[in-house]
Amino acid sequence: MPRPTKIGGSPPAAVEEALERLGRNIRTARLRRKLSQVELAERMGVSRFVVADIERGKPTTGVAAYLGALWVLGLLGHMREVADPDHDDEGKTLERAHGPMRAGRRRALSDDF
Amino acid sequence: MPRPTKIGGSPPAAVEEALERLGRNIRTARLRRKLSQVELAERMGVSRFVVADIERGKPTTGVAAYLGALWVLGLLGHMREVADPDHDDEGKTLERAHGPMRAGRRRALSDDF
DNA sequence: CGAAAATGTATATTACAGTAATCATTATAT
DNA sequence: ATATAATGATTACTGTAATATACATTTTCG
Repeated sequence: MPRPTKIGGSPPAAVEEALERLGRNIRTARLRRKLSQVELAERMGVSRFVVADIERGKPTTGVAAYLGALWVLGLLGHMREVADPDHDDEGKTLERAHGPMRAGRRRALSDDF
Repeated sequence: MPRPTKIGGSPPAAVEEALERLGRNIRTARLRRKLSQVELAERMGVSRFVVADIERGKPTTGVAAYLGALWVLGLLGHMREVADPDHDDEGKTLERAHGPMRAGRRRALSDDF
């Protein structure tokens, strides 16, 4: 029923870390470009509070806000490689191990006993 | 006033694109690992609908959801390079052009004329 | 083909993200 | 040092993100 925002409330430590680093990086990129939070926010089309949240690595803020910041800063291209199938070596190996894919059924092995 | 969720409502085309690609990539990685949306959702601690939203590239979904998915899939490391100051060549150049940084004041140049 | 699982779609509900306004603090440049 | 801009912090308000339930559709595999 309710909506306790599970993942936003207390994300895994690794996620929290990655988020904080991303926020710091965005902040650094902004300062290098001599932009204020307000200016960046204006170009993104959001309030300055969203920018502040991003730079702090707030987990519950929408993805579009983060990517919008990267876009304004000209850094959106960095996202192309994230989870890119070609770079997913682990995944490629797994794929080879079993047949093609499609998360098809699970149990059932004809050993109904 | 209200809160028209500016960026989430109609993000720049580039952001929308990046988001859709990211969603597809996550989906591919999930299928390669033979996980259902439900299973991935369980490991992330969210409902299956959030996973569906992610794979569709929904802009207003929280970042933690996206990063949580990457984390479960073992792909969170790909985020390290995003907006990484060392890779931000444009930013490095700008930084060298003017003094250090800090988005200090704007106008004023002593040429009050 | 047909059963079972996976995924899509729709609706209702509720906690919270995003907003605005204001004040406090910090940093910059003259 | 002092004015000015940038940022941080707080409070209040409102639309909506995430949830659950239910049914439809698609896909997989025996």
